Amino acid sequence: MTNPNTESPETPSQDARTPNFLRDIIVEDLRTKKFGDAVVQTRFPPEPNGYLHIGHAKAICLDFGLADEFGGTTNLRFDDTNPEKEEQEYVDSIQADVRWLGFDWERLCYASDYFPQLYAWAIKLIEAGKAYVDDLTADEIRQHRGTLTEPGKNSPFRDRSVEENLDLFKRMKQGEFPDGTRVLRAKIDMASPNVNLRDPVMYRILHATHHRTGDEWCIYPMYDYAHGQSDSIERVTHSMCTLEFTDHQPLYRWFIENLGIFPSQQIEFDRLNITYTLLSKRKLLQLVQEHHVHGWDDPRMPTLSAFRRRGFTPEAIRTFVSATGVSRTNGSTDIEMLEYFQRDDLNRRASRAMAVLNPLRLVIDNYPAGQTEFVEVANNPEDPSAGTRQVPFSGEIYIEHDDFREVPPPKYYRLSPGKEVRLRNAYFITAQSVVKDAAGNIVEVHCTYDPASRGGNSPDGRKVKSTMHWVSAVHAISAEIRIYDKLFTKPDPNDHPEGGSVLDNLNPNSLEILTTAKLEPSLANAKPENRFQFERVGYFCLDPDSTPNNLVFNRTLPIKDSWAKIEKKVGA
RNA sequence: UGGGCGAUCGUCUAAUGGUAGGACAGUGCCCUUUGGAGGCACUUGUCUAGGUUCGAAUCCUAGUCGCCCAGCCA
Repeated sequence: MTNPNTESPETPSQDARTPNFLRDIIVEDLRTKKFGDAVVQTRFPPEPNGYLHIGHAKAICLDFGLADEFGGTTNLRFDDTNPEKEEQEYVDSIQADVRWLGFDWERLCYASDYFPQLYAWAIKLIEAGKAYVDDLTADEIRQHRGTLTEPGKNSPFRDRSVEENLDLFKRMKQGEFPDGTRVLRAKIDMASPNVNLRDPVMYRILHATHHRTGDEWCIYPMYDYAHGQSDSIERVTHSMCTLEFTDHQPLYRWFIENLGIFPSQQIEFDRLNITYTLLSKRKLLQLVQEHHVHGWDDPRMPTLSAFRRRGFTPEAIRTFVSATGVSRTNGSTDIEMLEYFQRDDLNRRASRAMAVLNPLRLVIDNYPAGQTEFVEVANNPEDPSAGTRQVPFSGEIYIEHDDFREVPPPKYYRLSPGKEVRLRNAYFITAQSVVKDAAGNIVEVHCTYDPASRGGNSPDGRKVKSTMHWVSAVHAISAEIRIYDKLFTKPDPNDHPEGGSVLDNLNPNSLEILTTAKLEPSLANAKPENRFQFERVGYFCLDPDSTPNNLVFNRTLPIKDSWAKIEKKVGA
């Protein structure tokens, strides 16, 4: 998982974990032997109704990380209690993404494995007079539930006999009734200030085909009736979930206590929010279905499969999640923080290459016509063990259009007429003249070079202000470059006017495709998901859409550009 | 206007009654064969009002603000 080229072990300071309240709870529970001699058992319980996103990465790191830290284990459990929204495709992608992030589960579980047990427990609750079949319609149930400020009313079916409830519930299971005609409810308290306790629905009738159990069942347990018991069956000690479930905790405990089963405990923490990033599975599904993006793994998406395709690394995502911490406040982390940890990781590990995205032809007039030579270039200046490679150089090269200005603005260090600069690892050159097309656009720059400066240094100790990347024109290969920008224009994508939607905040320029790029020839050997730093430009990785004749590179992130900042200031 | 949860630099997060610290972002300088990386320095914070205490970010009271809950979704 770690780069084999990295010999130095992680520094001790990186091992020093930031304290957090979840760890405190576990330490205390272990100290007081709250679960006897049981080890820490956690679970990561996604519903297979979409792809995992970076918000899930936080839950995964917490569930797996904390258990591992205390010598416990973690199950991957699919919370598959709603066949109408769930699919095998999602089950598969979730497993792949958890593994990619760097975690492996002790047991692979499904809430659907527990349907028979859950059913048996429902019978038990009915027999104890704690559950009843209700014939009210969904609308009527809502009306009886009352409001946030007013208590609810009992259903007229609330006091059915145990025998009648048993009979009706069994017939629900046997498929005698159509969808929506009856539900099984827990008999708790219709006047509770916590609306979750106003006789919550335990089972609904759903004649739907489940991705695992097929047509075996036509009644399905609700989340509240399935989750705590599933935890209990797996003897989960610490069931971590996000804050919005806090109000469900009394119900979670009610089922466990009334069933007298293993007392798993729910602990809530805050969700991850990131600026300019949408982290709602439902809304991400909408982006996919309505083709605002090209799929769940479109590199502009916040899904783990999109981050993978874009060139992000699991290491950086884990570091980010850990740096971001966990608490019970609702905030939003600046996306710059994620980008920082990704650049930091890639800077240390990514091979360098030279690529010119927006080429300008440069002719070296005093270079021997037709000559080619090879210059030696470090594969990664941050990592000498990465070695070197030979890069072809000749008298006609491409440089970045932005690297030449006929009239240089203040503080501009790059090439301009009469100015000397360094071509990285090659020679000093001095611009002499420009060639323009009929419209007055610069199409070619003519230079002279100093043969004594081979390798990039002049024997006389002459200094230059700038070093530029380049690609030899005859040796260059072409590629399609996909430049990604933020998918949304607002720090909070949900910040839209009344009646609007996140779609109003979609960035129309989130994808730009460049077809003119010229790359050094070694890049022809790149494999999908290989990651590079194109020097002075950014981090890139080969997209799976690539073919040998049509290379496609995704820009993971641009390199930090301090010139852009200076230019802005000088221009202002 | 019921119930629950929360509030510390611009952002995220530590400090568990005893020096308000770190990271990101920002600013300046140094260094640099990537205007990358790196180094150094700097700036900015305990929601408000009371109270308890030798001492309060931390405990108490009241207020203010924010988030969540009225699916046969999870």
